[in-house]
Amino acid sequence: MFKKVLIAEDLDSISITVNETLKSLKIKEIQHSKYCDDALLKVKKALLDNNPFDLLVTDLSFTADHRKVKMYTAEALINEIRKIQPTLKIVVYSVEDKSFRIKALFEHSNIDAFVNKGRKSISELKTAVKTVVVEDQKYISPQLASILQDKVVHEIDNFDVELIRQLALGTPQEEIETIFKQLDIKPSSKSAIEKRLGKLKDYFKAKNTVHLIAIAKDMGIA
Amino acid sequence: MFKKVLIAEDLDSISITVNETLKSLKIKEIQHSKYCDDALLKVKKALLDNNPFDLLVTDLSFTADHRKVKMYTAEALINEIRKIQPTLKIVVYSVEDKSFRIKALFEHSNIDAFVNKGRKSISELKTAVKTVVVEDQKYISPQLASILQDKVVHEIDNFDVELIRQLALGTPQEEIETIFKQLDIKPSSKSAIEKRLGKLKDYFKAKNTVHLIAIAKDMGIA
DNA sequence: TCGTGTTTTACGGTTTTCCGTAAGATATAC
DNA sequence: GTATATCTTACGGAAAACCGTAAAACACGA
Repeated sequence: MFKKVLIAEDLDSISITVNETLKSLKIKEIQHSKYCDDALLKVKKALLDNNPFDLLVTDLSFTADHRKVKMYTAEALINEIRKIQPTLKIVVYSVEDKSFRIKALFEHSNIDAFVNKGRKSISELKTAVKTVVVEDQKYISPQLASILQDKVVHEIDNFDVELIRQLALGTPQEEIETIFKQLDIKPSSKSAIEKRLGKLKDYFKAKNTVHLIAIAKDMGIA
Repeated sequence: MFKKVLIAEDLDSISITVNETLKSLKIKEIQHSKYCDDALLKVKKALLDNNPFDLLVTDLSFTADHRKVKMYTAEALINEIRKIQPTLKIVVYSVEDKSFRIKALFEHSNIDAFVNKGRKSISELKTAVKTVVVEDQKYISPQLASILQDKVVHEIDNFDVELIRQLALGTPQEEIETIFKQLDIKPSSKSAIEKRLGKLKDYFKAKNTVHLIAIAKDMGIA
């Protein structure tokens, strides 16, 4: 099995169990970080020491506390890691079940497995690690497998996300036009924004813009 | 210390650790439920057997899965429990940090302690149990203590919550008027709704209604 | 019962959003 | 190079939301 594994998880009540689980898989060296920033440092250090990690098991969201840190999400952490160790195997272990975010993890962050924290997730976590390591394949919790084929997610692009983000920030549509022109996001006309907004409301079956943003928040888009 | 404790927690990776923690406090009998509905049944059964629980340690949100259940939140569970065993000591152990929800737990559900799942929450959980049991006092995680004095929360009432809820559902303001009349929520006029909405936007420094609902979603109100 | 202050409702004008139509621009195929 | 399809922008009227003012209803003490 793997030699060296890093756990990135802020909740003590979970990291203890994950640690025990990995031990049971006969992994020799297990390190642990409660902060993304720490985790990145450890990955860097291990590389410099010519003794890199073989696997990262990470939570998705990290709570803020008194300590000042740069990164609060696994997405940010993984982006940094991919710059210095692109081949590191990564298993995300999270309660997140929003298709949009998970989909993006596989497609943009190139993770190897996603395990949904749940009622029987420990055994899933074991399976995931084995699948990634022994079989060198991807893994996703069975109850989430369907979301990878989720149509809606496919049809939402960066423009839509940025539009939803601006609306959630309270930017009036008129201002969004000028902001988009500044950011070179095209199309940018008021009319195009209205049109795209209409389509989004169709997709999500939203009665109006307020409803749309409520739905988007629930899906983890904004 | 306590004799009989019930743990209600759906995540296996957490319930294992909570179980170990309670064991270390020399609690004799520990039972465990992964669903709210189960937890309520166990409390009922224990009462009928004349051997009631002394303490409930519960998560706040329970994920949905294939099983059909009536209750998905600790609020619902606690409301039911309070009907049959009003004096049961209750410790809520959750990642939730939204002032609105926590405030309501103490004020309406009469919980005894709230422990925020975090980087050092296991020791907090021990302290909470001791405080509740030995000292017969309330406990809240120190980092959350301030929120109980949170001004905003005080000034949000049921009317506001229902209004925000309706808006998030996409109900146009005109329809909200008729809905409120049907539900006997006063005031109900379009004008009153507009006025209250304006005040909410002031409180939350929202630029418009869309922004307001985005903020409310983040705070866990809608 | 009356008066005073507060809450609720009614109304009207302005702004923003919504939605359809059409003109203009860009890309693609032939 | 021209035709065709698609994308982008422009415009205008209708609906909804926004905001201030004033009248009406209600609450409560004198």
